[in-house]
Amino acid sequence: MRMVSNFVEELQWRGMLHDIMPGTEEHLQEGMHSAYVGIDPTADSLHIGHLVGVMMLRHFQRAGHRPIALVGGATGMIGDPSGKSAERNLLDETTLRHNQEALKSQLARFLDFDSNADNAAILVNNYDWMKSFSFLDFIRDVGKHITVNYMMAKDSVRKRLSEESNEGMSFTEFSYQLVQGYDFLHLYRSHQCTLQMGGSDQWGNITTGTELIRRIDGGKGFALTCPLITKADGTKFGKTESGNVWLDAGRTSPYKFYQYWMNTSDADAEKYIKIFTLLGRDEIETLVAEHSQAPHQRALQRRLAREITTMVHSREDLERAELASEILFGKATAEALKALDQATFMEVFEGVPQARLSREDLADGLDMIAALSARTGFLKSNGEARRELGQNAISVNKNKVDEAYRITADDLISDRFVLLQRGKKNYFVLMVD
RNA sequence: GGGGAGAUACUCAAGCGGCCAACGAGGACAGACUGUAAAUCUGUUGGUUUUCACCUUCGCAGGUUCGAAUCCUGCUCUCCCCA
Repeated sequence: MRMVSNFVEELQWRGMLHDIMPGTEEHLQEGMHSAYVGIDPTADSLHIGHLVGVMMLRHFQRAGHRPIALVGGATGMIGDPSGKSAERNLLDETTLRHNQEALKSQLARFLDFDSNADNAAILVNNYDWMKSFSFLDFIRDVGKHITVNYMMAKDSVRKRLSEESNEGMSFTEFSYQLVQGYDFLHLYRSHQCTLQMGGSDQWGNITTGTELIRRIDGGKGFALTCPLITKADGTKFGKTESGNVWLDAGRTSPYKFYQYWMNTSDADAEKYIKIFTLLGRDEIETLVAEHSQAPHQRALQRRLAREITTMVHSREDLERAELASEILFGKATAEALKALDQATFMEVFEGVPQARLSREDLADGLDMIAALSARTGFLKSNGEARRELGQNAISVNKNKVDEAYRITADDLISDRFVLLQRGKKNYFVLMVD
């Protein structure tokens, strides 16, 4: 069987290749193989930090191979010491199963689980084969083959044992790499899985797996890692002030999701569009050229945000997010705002802090100090309200106002809302009951 | 156990009897500029107040004084040096 495309080459030009075990590329050229990526089921949704691994699996499947998503039910109960400075919280089984189901439905947007193709994706959970593994069996059948010296040499372990770490490391955490390593061996046996992929911080854990395969079964496992995703400004990828950027619409609204990508810096956008979209090389090069001609158009960011939002959510969600963005950041005027119906308005301003007013409050016109502070709590004090008004920072329904302005029933959008704004980005909604 | 230094607003850090809601720097917020960016410039950064003024705040509790972040007493905590 001829491979559709060269997987390794694909990852390489996309900047998704960090480290690769010698011989991996040749091995994959031989024909269809299986590879897996581990995902911690710590929540019932993926966040965008998981996306790199998922995209690796996706490319793998597109290249004609079989991707395996491994839900780390067992390993999630232990906690990977890599990059962690302290022990992890443990999960109970009910939560674990719930999370697994949720993750699978999200993964299905990226991977083909259902088709009859012989490279259909598979989802496995290492809890299923680890739960009945007795401690004695484990240390006899697995632990026997790996020396503590070997385990101690791993970066993840060394760091925790070094001077800087005052946390100490439990035996549980220490065993983590063995459990993860055994996963690889298990999949090697049960699914002929010969490759494990992951972030570059996983290299140590992955090689423990290949080592087990070599020592116990005399087989050959391969390893491939991608660079950890960084941001040009040094802040953590996938985080906002309000926490992780989740794929689940209930946790991170499609609008916020879209905005996260839209706000990436120029340098990062070029990197991300290669990693997180399936756009081809030529198309990306054209986009990059376009972007450098007219960076203010943000063509890269826009395309990036569109592609990912559509992939993760839907075309309709994307359209709503774009509409919302247009209203919030575009040239939208009071007229455009007032044209919104109630449902759309709520959608656009979902998550924006709000206060309720009664209709009587507006009867004689509500003065700005009351609207900003005393009656609503938008600003901390009347003094602050005065200052901001004096600085020309306050808008009502997108129009700058001064202290003399009074809000009346005429300002209501779809007879219900008034949009207050401090500066460009701080919104507050008044709801009239 | 002995000796010394210190505790000031989000952070660092001045002030050492009235001119102190408290210098300055960072941060944060806003305005101009801009690409929903970066840089830059400007303003704001305890509360009530148009202003004046008043109230609360300089580790905690008392005291001296017309008046205290500043002086005194006690307490709590931190750091350093010597045992």
